[in-house]
Amino acid sequence: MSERAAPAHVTLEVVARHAGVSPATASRVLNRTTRVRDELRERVLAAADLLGYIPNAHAQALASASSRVVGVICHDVSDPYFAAIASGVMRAASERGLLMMLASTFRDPAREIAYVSTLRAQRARAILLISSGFQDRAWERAMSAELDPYLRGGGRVAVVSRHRTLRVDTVLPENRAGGAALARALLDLGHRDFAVLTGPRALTTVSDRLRGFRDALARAGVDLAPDQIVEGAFTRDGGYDACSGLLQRGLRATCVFAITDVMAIGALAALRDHGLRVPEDVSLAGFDDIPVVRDLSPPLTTVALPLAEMGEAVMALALREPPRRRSRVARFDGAVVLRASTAPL
Amino acid sequence: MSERAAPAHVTLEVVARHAGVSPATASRVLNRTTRVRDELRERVLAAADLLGYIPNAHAQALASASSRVVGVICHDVSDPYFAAIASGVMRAASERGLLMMLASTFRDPAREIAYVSTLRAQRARAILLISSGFQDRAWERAMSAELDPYLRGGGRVAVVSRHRTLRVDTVLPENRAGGAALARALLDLGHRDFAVLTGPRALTTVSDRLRGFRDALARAGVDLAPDQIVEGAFTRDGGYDACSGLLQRGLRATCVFAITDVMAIGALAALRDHGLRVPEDVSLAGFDDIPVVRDLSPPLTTVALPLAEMGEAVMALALREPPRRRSRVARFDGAVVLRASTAPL
DNA sequence: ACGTTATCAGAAAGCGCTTTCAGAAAACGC
DNA sequence: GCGTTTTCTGAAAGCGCTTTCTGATAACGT
Repeated sequence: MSERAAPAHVTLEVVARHAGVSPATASRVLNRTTRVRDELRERVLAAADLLGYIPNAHAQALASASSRVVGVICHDVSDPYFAAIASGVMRAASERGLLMMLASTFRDPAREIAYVSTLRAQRARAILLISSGFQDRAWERAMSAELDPYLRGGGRVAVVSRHRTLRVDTVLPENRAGGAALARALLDLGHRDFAVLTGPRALTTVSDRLRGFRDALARAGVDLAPDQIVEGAFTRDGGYDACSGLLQRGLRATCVFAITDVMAIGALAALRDHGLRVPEDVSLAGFDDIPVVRDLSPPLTTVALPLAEMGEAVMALALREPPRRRSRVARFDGAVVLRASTAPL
Repeated sequence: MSERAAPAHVTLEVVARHAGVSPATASRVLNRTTRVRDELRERVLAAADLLGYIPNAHAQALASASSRVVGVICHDVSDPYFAAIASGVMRAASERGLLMMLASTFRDPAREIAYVSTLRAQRARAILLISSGFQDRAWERAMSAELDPYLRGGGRVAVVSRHRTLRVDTVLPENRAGGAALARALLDLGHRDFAVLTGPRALTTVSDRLRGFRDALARAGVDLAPDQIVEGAFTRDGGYDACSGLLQRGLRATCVFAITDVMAIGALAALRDHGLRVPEDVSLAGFDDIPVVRDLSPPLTTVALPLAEMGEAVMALALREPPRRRSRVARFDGAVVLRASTAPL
């Protein structure tokens, strides 16, 4: 049994020797850091090509104390909201020649912190938290405990969504204003009785949207009955279940606001399953404007957020030079898009 | 201007010194590779905790010649098909304590190859190609040129979709059989006149589905008129445009098959915009069963693929021990799901 | 023609770990 | 009770690069 030795890895040194230069020179040629005599340049390039040289990114990172990867942490890649933002991040990363490490927490806040630690170990150039703003004292403390040393060590951090105490660059969808704008638009349609399907209250995304919505109603003298506010999981089925529960217990509203489009999709199904027509019997509105909702029927009224743009922004924010001491906030307005899922009363 | 020196990084050596042991011992404790006297163990752990030690993954990878990251290359994170598969991969990765590097090619085959090279440089433990099977002689040659040395060096590769000559582990959705099953189901409904919205023919995903569909029709003595087959981009808008073109030039079919659900969503919109009702005027079917299509109205008839499962499978295939010499194929059947978008003739 | 500055290349010192290798200490056998 | 095996720990050699630092040439000015 002849064991074939693993083909010796082609290292920089091998390339250098083959080209008759020192590793230092080879490195300089391959990284274009310094002028090198043309003749040597050619020889190195030819040797690298011939030998199929692939640099070892780990060695490079170790020696140069910097890496080309950015870490992105989101709740769920398969959720269209995060997918859209991640797509924007991806575009921004590839423009800069950076690689993206993507982690799904599957909505477990503890895992979010664990991933930050892992990304620190990877010496990620930046860590981007594409979250929904989990507002929990202990959690934010633990998160800060991870983030602060990382920042002090030169790491970059930016987040999407409002956090209470995290002092980092933030991409802030104007959830509160968006909720208010939506409420006004619905009031304009003549609605006075509303129901809301919320997600977990611990998320700022949820509480901000709800607050904006409720405040705008109040300003118009309209009350939101507590029993018409139902909490559900941040998923399609969460929306379905929340809406079903509401219908069971008695829906007293002419218009339902689902705190995210994803939940609205579930709500639409629940309403339909319950024999209600949208918008004839009840109007329905969502939030986010994920791509698919315009193709529902009826197309969903929602608050449009520039998700891909937000993804690019969070990357840009994290990487901007020089790193500002004060953390900055990039605000993104939501635009109410009235579609056929809402009708005048 | 007092310059505050960057806080010296906490390295293994610092931890070791603080615990009064050698770096070797500290390493052993932190990696549980060998028994270490309990007393020393405690001291090392305490020191690591106290100092907030974060290992340097690059140094680890370099020294141990192995890394904990797997690379995943797909066309577009924000496409629900890829997102669903990526989600499965993500789950499989996190179960194994691996990190996922995700790259979008934005449908550029050249970029796919470039990313493989980059992932090679990252010494990714495995490279997963979540593609649609680009069948191009030159491309496959170039891809093999990247993959073969990687495999020889101990790398693992697995792909989703059929490729003509790539000799790697494959997760194979039974596109052809699925297309055939769908055709039979539609024939059973009484349809005899079909139109097909295809994606780029260069993709095996497209050609296999089309072939299965067409063959099954032929077997039933039904012809597919060439002018009723329209090619569009692999996106919602591609489906919309293709369908619009078809309608413009005259649709002579009672049933339209869109080669993917994403395209079907666009087609549905186009049909509607053209004043046609689905399924009363024309039936519509897709392929994939991405989550949202059951919530369209009418819900879309389609061929259901276990996308997340396929994602887990492609990871499992790549990582299975020992690495088999012969490449293996994991087949996944599609199940026809009849929903309201198709009606008996 | 000679000193001076500007270019370019190589030697060598790490970057922060893992992992042999070998030695010291402890446990064992008879 | 002494050789032998077993356990545990440390020294040190790398992993494959980047990057000073230094020296050798070449280009320049006068």
